[in-house]
Amino acid sequence: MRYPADHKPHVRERIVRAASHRFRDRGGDVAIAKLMRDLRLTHGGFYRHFDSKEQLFAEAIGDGFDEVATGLSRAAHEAPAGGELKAIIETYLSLEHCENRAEGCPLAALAPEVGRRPRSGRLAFEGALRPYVRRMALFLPGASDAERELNFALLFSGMAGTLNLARAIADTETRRAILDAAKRFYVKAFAS
Amino acid sequence: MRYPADHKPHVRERIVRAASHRFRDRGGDVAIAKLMRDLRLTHGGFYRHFDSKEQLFAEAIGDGFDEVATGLSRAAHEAPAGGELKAIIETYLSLEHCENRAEGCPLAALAPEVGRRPRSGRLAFEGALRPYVRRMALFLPGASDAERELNFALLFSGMAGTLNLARAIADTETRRAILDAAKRFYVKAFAS
DNA sequence: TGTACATCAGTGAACGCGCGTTCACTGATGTAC
DNA sequence: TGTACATCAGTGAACGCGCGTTCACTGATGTAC
Repeated sequence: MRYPADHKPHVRERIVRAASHRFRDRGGDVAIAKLMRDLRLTHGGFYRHFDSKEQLFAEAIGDGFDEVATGLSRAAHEAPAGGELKAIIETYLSLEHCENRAEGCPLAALAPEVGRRPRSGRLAFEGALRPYVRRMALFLPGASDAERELNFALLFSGMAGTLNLARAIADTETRRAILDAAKRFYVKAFAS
Repeated sequence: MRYPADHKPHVRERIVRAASHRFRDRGGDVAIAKLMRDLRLTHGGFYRHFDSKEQLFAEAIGDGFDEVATGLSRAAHEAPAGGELKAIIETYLSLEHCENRAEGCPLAALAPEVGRRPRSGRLAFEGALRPYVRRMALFLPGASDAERELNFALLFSGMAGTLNLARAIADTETRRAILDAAKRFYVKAFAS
C-alpha cells in the first residue's frame, strides 16, 4: 500500500475528532468540504471513510461524549475524597465549559438537533450516550444501576439545560449568576 | 388601499405565528418559500413584512414564549389553590409537551441555536424571554423579584434540558420514566 | 360624478451561493512472476 | 534483482438541488382634480 497500514484509520479518527468539535460548535451546520480542508484534505476523499454525513454525525457524538466523560472523570479524580461529584458538577457548570461549546457536552449542544432526526438517528444517539452514562453513574448516588442512571438523566439533562440558557444570554455577569446558582442547587440536590 | 387597513398587520402576524411553530419544530432549518407557500403566499412578498429571516426568527421566538406562557398560566389557573406551580411543572414535563415540539417551549427547542448566533441574536432572545420570566415568576418561590427570577432560570432551564433529553431518546417508555422522575424532582425542589 | 394617476401587498422569474454526493483520474507503493 | 500490474487513499471537476434575497411587474383600490 502507498500509505502505512495504520494511515487510513488514523485519518478517519482525525476526521471524527474534528467533526465532533465542529458539530458541537455549530449544530448541523457543518460543511464536509470545509471540515476536510481544515485537515488538509479534499472533500472527495471523505467518502472513502464514511457512507454519509449522517454516519459521521453519529460517530462524532460518541467521540464528544468520550472526550467530556474523560474530562469530568479527571476532575473527579483530582478532587478530595468524597468531593468527586461536587467537582463534576462544578466543572460542568463552569464558565469555561459554558464558553467552550466545541469541547463541551454533546447532550447540551446537540440534543435538540438529535430530537429532530428520524428514529435511526435517535437510536444512534442512545448508543453513543450509554458509555457516558456508565462512566458518570460511578459517581452518582443511588441504590441500584437503574437508580443511578435515572439520577444521571435528571442531573445531566438539568445541567445541560442550564448551560444552554447561559449560552443563549449575552451578558457575562448574568451567565455567571445563573451558573453559580445552578452549582449550589445541583450540589445540594445530588452531592450532599 | 387595495386591501383592508388591517390586512398587512394581520398577514404579518400569520407569518410570525407559522414561523414560530416551524422554527421550534425544525431549528434554523426553515425555508422562507415553504413557509409562505403554507400560508398561500409567495416568497417574494416576505420582504414587504420583514428585513430578513433573522428578524423573523427573533419575533418568532417572542411569539413562542407568549404561546407557552399562556398555556402554562392556564394550567396554573385550572389547578387547585396552592397547586399552581405543581401544575406548571407537570404540564411542562408532560409527554404531550415532549411530543409537540412545534407548540412547545422555545427555551428547550432553540436555546442552543441562539447560543450560536452573534451577540445581537442573543440580545433579541433575552428581550423575548423577559415577558416569559415575568409571567412565570408569579408562581415561583422567592423573597424578591431577583430571587424568583433566579429560580425561574434554575427550574425552567433544568426542565428544558430534561425535555431535550427525552426528545432525543427513541423509546417511549424510557422517555416517560425520565419525565416522571423529573416531575417528582422539580416539584419537590420548587413546589413543596 | 368621472377620469387619470398613485399606492403598495403580492407575484414569480432570476441571481448567486453553498452544499452533499459522485466519479474518472492520479500516483506512490505493494505484489506476482 | 527487475519489470509489469494491481491497489486504493486522495484529488478536484461536476451534478443537482435548495436556499435567501432582489426586482420588475400586476392589479385592485384610493386620491386628486
